[in-house]
Amino acid sequence: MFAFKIVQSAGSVMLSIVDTIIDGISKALNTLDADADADGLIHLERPARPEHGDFSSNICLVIAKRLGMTPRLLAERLAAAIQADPFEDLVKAEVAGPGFLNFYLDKSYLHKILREVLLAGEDNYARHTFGEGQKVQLEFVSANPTGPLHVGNGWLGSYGDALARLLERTGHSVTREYYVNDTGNQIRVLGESLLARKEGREVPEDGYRGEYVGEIAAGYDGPNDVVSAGRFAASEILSNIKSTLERIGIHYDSWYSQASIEESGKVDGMIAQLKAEGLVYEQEGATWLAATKLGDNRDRVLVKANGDITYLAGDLAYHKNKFLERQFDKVIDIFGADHHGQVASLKAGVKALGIEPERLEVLLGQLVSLAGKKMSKRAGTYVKLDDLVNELGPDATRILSLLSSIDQATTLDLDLVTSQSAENPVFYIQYAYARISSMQVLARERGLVAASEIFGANRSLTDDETLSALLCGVDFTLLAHPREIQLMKAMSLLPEVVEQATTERAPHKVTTWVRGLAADFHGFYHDCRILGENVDAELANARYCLVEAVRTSLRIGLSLLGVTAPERM
RNA sequence: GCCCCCGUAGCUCAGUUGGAUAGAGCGACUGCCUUCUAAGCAGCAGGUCGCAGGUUCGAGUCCUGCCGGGGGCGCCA
Repeated sequence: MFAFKIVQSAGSVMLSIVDTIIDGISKALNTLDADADADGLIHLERPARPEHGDFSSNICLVIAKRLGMTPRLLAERLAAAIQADPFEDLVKAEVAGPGFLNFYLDKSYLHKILREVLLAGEDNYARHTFGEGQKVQLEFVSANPTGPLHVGNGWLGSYGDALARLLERTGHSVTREYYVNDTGNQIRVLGESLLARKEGREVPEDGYRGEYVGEIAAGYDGPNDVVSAGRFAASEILSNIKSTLERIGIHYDSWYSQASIEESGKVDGMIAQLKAEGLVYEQEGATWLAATKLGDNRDRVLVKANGDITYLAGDLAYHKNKFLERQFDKVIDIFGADHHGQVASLKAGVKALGIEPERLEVLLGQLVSLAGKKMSKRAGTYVKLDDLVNELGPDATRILSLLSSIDQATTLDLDLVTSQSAENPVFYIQYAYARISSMQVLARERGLVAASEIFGANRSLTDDETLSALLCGVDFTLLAHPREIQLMKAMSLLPEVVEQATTERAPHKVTTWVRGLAADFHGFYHDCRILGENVDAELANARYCLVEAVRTSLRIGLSLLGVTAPERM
């Protein structure tokens, strides 16, 4: 069901298996005097179908022409050479199709991986170090504090947080930040709307009409000016935003105020630096950035004719602060696709400030629309994230948004989603976890399975050495049922899934994987009993260990997604 | 006009950075609970992967053009 091209890192056991096979291929190439600089070209694949073996390589298809042979001929010679000097665990090497080289391994390679999962545990399995030493800032949501969050904010919120979790698991040091747009014209408009409500006047044409404005107005007794009123409202709204995000498990390390940037003089400093570079000019009373020289399709205003600074100017000062003052190695901004228009200017500005543009990564999430209707904050035609969470609960809400790629525009059918909330994929996954948990409780109570000693109520009670020794008493070779094999194969992929999901900024790959693992578990659970009276004790023992490894893997997957793992359902 | 994303089963989406016979869930139909949770398992049905060219041993995946949908090109934020 899952197959990934193995690129570089994987779990250490998987990595050494892959290395062994690749070495075997390259040795065989040498014996044929056909090395052909193929070293870097040898890739292994996990065939989608078990009939095609455990691993497969297309190397012959790639280099045959260069050697003046047909792919099949080369493959046959290679297969023969490899079988003449087989590597560890190799059962047979076979030529298939147009010239694939398929490797069938002794299933003990999977048992090694199973051991690895058990020994590494939740903290260490599928953890990588390739991000070590990298300070990454992740800015996401950053919705204007002019109204409650809508479901679209929730989508990108879950995405950003899941990506942060992936980056952390791969060794990066991550700061989650929310940029608070607590200044500018919108705050004045918000203040006007609030005062209008308070004084019983008509809310201005372009004002905010949501009910929340009235509620906030009732609690406002500050001065009668739009800025004070606006700031008051914004801070009330912001604390509401915070608690909504907390509900779905999103916690920020930092809330960065735009007003603080503007008041600190950082904007002036930034413009001065650009001026010194000769990238700024005055025209029609405004101050312009010569963005065209840096890849943008038009020049951009930094200071308006009326003396106000633009959003871009503040944002550039903010990014200068991220890179040059706070020294993040990498900054990832997650925006909705409706902000696509500002990417080129932001990149141009960052380049102008002498920052390597690759250090800034802007990810655009396609928009969430609502069964045809558009969501608009000002018109009040949008679905509040809070309402969706009320309907579905935090876990189901998060999974919904982490099901597909952010390149995919979502059309949310609220009626469908709520009427089918019991069908939400999250329960399928959590159910697998709950089944494991309750089975383990029973196993311990009945004392039916010797291995239950190995995993007490709390794994941390068992030190690694003891655990390792106990595992030696378990006969993993008994695990040979197709369901068991399938389950172990799925688990073996987690390290690669974590790596890919991280580097491709694609947390939905974790969802896809964890869903598949749950499916494999349910199938196993159905066909392979553990606590039954007629199950051999040794087999039950081995299966119990397998189940524990699945539990660990599910916990890793779910925690990366920010979804809870319930013991009971 | 230019730029970005998308088009895969009736619906919502996966699809291993070009691989072998394109997969799940929901919906339809059919089986499976005296045994660890049936929120489950199994079977069956459902596809010109938007269209047309191209690249190659091989294209849902890469290139070009077209069609359709979403978003963007402010001295708004």
